[in-house]
Amino acid sequence: MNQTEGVLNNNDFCNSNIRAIHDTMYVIGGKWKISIVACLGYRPMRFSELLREVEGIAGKVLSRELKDMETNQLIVRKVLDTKPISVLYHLTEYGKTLEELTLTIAEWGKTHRKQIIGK
Amino acid sequence: MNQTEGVLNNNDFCNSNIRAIHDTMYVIGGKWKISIVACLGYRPMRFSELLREVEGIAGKVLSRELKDMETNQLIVRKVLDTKPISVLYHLTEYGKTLEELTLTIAEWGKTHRKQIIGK
DNA sequence: CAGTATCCGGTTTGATACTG
DNA sequence: CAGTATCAAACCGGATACTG
Repeated sequence: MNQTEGVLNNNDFCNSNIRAIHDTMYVIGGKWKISIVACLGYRPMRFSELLREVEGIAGKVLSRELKDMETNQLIVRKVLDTKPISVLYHLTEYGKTLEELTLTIAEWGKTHRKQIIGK
Repeated sequence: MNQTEGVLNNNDFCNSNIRAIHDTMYVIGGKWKISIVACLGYRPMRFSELLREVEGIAGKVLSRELKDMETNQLIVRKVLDTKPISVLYHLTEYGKTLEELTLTIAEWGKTHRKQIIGK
C-alpha cells in the first residue's frame, strides 16, 4: 500500500489507542471528574470542601459525580461520626493511579495558558 | 514536610491545578476531541476517515468538533484539489503538544481495561 | 453538614435527508 | 466526498427548597 509500514498498520495502532481513550473517558469523562480527582489527590475532603474547591459545580451535580466515582471505585465515601455528620471522600489506590494523568493535564494547561486564553 | 510544604499551602496548589485543568479541558474537553487528536497524531486524515476511525461519532458532531479545533488552532483544514474534493485535516505544532497527553490517557485505559470493564 | 427532590430551560445528540 | 439542515429525544446543569 502507501504509507502504512510494518506488520502493524497505522489503523490498528490508532484504533487500539482510540479504544483505550474511550475506556479512560468512560471513567473520567464529564465536566468535573478530573477536577475532583485532582482535588482529592492532595488530601481527602468533605462534601462542602469539594463544593468550594471545584469552582462552579452545583451540589446536585457534585453529588451525582461522587456517586459515579464511587461506583467506579475511584473514591471511597466515609461517614464520620461527628456531631452533625460529616463525610470524607478519598481516592482509592485505583483512583490514585489517575494522578499522573491529572498532573499531565494540569501541566499542559499551565504551559499553554496564554495560547488557550488568546482566542 | 509531608502534605503542606513551603509557603504555598495545599489549597493554593490545588486551586492553581484545578484552574489549569479547566483550561486544558476548555480546549480538549467534550466527548470526542481527544480521540480526534489521537487519530490525527498518527497521520493526517480526511473527513470520512475520521468518521470511520472515531467510532460512534456522527457526521454533524465531527464537523462541529473539527471546526472548534480549527478555531483553537489545534488542527489545520486543507482542501485538496482532487476530482470530488477531499479535505485533509492535520495537527498543527500546537496540536502536537497534546500527543503526550493522548498517550498518557491511552496508557491508562490499557492498563486498567479490566477494571474499567468489570463494572 | 450532606445531601435529595423538583422544576425547568438550554445544550447536545442521533438519524435521516439533502447539497455542491 | 464533505459536509449542512432539520427535528425530536436525551441529557445536563442551575436554583431553590427541603430532610435527617
